[in-house]
Amino acid sequence: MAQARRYAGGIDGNRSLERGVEILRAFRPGVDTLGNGEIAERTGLPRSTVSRLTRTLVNSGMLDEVRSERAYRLAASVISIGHAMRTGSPVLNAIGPMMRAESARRRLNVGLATADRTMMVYLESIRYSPRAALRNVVAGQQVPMELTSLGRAYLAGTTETERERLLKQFKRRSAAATRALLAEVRRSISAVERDGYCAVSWQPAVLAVATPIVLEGLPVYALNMSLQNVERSDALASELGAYLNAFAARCKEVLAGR
Amino acid sequence: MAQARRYAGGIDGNRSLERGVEILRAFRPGVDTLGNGEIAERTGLPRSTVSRLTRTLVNSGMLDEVRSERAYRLAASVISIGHAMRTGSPVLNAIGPMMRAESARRRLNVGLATADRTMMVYLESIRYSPRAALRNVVAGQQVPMELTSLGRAYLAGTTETERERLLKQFKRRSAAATRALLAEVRRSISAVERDGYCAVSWQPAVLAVATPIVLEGLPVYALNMSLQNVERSDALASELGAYLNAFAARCKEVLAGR
DNA sequence: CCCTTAATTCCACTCAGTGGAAACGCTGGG
DNA sequence: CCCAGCGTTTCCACTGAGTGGAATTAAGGG
Repeated sequence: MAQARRYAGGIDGNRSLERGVEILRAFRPGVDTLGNGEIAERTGLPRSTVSRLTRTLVNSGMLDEVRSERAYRLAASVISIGHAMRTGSPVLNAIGPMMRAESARRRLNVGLATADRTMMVYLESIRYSPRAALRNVVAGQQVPMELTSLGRAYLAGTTETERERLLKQFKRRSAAATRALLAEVRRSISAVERDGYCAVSWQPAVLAVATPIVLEGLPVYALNMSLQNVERSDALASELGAYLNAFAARCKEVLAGR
Repeated sequence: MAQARRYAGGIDGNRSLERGVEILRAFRPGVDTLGNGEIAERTGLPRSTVSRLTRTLVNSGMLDEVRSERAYRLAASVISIGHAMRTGSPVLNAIGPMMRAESARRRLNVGLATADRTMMVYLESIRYSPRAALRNVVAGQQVPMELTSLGRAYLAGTTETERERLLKQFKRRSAAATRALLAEVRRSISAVERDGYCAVSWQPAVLAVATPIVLEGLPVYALNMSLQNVERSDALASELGAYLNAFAARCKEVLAGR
C-alpha cells in the first residue's frame, strides 16, 4: 500500500520521555512538593500515568519521594546536571570572569541569559551591592522574554522565523494590553538594530540595558547590565548602553578566538 | 493461570524515560557537546535509540542541537529546573542566609550538600575569601562521598540499609586501597557519632569538618565548614568542629520550627 | 469506626518503541 | 571530481512496553 503509514518510533519523539520532562517542568520555582494528583492536574496527564512516571523519576534519582506527604520534590540530581550545563558552556567559561570584573569595576549588575521557551534564563546574574556580603550570583532564574531587556535583545538576535513564532506565543498568553506590548517589543528590537542595545525598566526603579550575542553553533545569548534605585532617564540609559556595547565588544573578541 | 505474569507498565518503571535521564546524565561537568555516538557509548544504548531520544530531548527543550557538529549540549532548561529545586528547598531557604552570615563571621567556607547516588552534591557552597571579589557561591558541584567529610557525615546520618548499600558500591568501584579506605570511612562515621562531626583533609592543605542534618520528610543533608591553606592539626580540627556543632545546633533549631 | 478523598495497582488491549539493517550525507584524499 | 570511510539518521516488521479506565487499597476526618 502506498499509504503513508506513520511508524511509532517516528518523527514525533518518545512520548513517555516527553511526559517525564513535563513532570519535571511542573516543579516551578517556589514550589516545594507536588503530589501525583497535582502533577496530573498541571500536566494534563492521566493520574495512573503520572503515578508510574513519578516512580520512574524517583528510581532515576530526579525526584525524591516524601512518603509522609505522598508527594515528590526535585532531587539534588537536577542541580548537578545544571552544574554540568554551566561548566560545559563555553560562553560562560569565557566571559563569566570578565562579567564579574566588570560588575565590580562599574558597580552595576551584569547578567548573561538565554531562552527557555518563552522565558529568559540567567546562566549568570551578578548582583552588585556596595555591601560585599550581599553580593549575589544567581543562575537559573527566569524572567519573561517579552517584558525584559534581556528577552527583547534575544528576540533581536534570533532568526526571523523564531522571532515571529515567539511573538505569536506572547499574543496567545497575555490577553491584556497585547497590542501596545507587541509594539513596544518591536520598538526595542529596532533599538537593538540601531544602537546595539535596548533599555527597559521592567521592575520599578531598575534600569536595564541588554544586547544579543550571536555565535555560530551556539544558542543566541543576551548580555545585560542594570542599576537599581535609579529613576529612568535617557541620559543614564545611553551611558549604560555605551558601557554595555564596549563590554560586549570585548566579549565577542574573546569568544571569536574559539 | 497462576503464573506470575509481569505486566509492562509494572513495577520497574518506564524504560524510555529512564534512558532519557541516563542520556542527560551522560553530560558530566566539563563536557560541552556530545554526539549521538558518544552518548551511545557512554550509556550503552543502541545508536538508533539514542538518536530518537536525543531528538525528543531537543523537542522538550532539555538539549540544544549543534547542527554543524552533529552534537548536542545541555540546554538552559536544566538550570531553570535546578533553580526551581533550590528555591523550593525548605532547608536551603531556611539556613542559606545563616550560612552566608556564618561564613563572613568566621571567615571560612560553609557548605550544604546531599547525596546523588554515590556523590555528594552541594546545594550551596560559600567560599570565603578575604578578597571580596573572589567570594564565590557554587551549587551543583559534586564531590565523592567516600573521600569527603560531607560524604562521611551523610553516611553517618542515613539509614543502616542505605549506608551498607553505598559502602558496597564504593568497594565495587575503586579496586585500589579499598580495605584501608573503608576502615577510614567507618572511623569517620564513629567520629560523627562520638563528637557530632568528622574531619577530613581530602584536598591538600584544606581542612574540612562536616555533620549530618536529619529531618523527617526530607533527604539527609550534610553541613560542612572548611579552611584553605592550613596544615592539618587536631587542635584546629576540634576548634572547627566546635564551631560547626554550634552552628548546626542553631540551624536545627530554626528547621524544627517547620 | 465508617466515610470521603486520593493514590496505587490491575489488566486486557494495542500502538508506541525497538534495534538491526539500509540509506544518507558529510569530509577529506587521491 | 569522484570515491572511500565513517557516523548519523531513517526505515520498518515485530512485539512487549506502555496505556488508562476500573478496581483496589491506603490515608485522614468526623
